[in-house]
Amino acid sequence: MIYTKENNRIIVNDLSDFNIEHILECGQVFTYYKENNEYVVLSADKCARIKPMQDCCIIETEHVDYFVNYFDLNTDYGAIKAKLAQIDFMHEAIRFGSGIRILKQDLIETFVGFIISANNHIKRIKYTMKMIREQFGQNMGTYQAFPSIEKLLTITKEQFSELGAGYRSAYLVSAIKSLSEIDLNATKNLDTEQLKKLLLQIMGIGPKVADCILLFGYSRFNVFPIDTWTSKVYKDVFNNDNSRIKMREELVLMFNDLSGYAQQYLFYNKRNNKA
DNA sequence: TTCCAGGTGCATA
DNA sequence: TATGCACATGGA
Repeated sequence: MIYTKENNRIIVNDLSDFNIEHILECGQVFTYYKENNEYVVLSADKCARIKPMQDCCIIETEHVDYFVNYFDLNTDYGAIKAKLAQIDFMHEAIRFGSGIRILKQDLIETFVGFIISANNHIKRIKYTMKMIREQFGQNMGTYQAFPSIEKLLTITKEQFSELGAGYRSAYLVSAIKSLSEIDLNATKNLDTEQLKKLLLQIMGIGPKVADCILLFGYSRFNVFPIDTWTSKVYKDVFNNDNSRIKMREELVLMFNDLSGYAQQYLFYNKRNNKA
């Protein structure tokens, strides 16, 4: 990835592995919005405005280093795509989502977002996340920060319901209480298996949501979230109807430490080219 | 109107 | 351990 850092902005000079539409619209993140041709991304208490240009992409932010990490700009996605392309059924998905990068998202936001995501539409997940920020987040001037864990603890089930969280409101209240009792920094030192076991004990987190939190919040790439779309991909490719647990096992065995990347190209392609 | 959405919790066998 | 159902609610 070729990029340069300046005062209050990052310039991505090589767009072969960076497409802001692919990155944000591929279903991995719910905390952004589009304004004309530009995107605004919110992460925890930080903000960036992304301006796609003809030959480059400009990321305007007061937190340059944070967003270099957030957009994973020091990882070679060309090499990742080359390895994944050794598997036939990856070709079309890699071509379609060639500019995808896996974001390094804020942990709390990832927990909340993916608990809300269960059996839900992306559009409505985005709406509920936006409302949580607007109703309970600190005013940062031109935007609202995502609420701290202390603030989240004060939100009731009824309030989450009013923001559109539906039956997941009770999960959120319980999960946030659990998270407040855990040393989240310490969890980052656990291996993926241990961490998943811990996550599965939290209300509202099942195997799929746990995998998403591991991938997008903890940057663990040896996981393959199976949802309604990736399950369709599996059925297309292998022509059978295994349980999701079995699908997950087989795919992680196939992709190893690139599972999380593979999953994202496949998800984006399937969701946008449903046939 | 009906089915679906980045599924999970819980009861039952 | 595996299966089936209920769960809120807006989108398509």
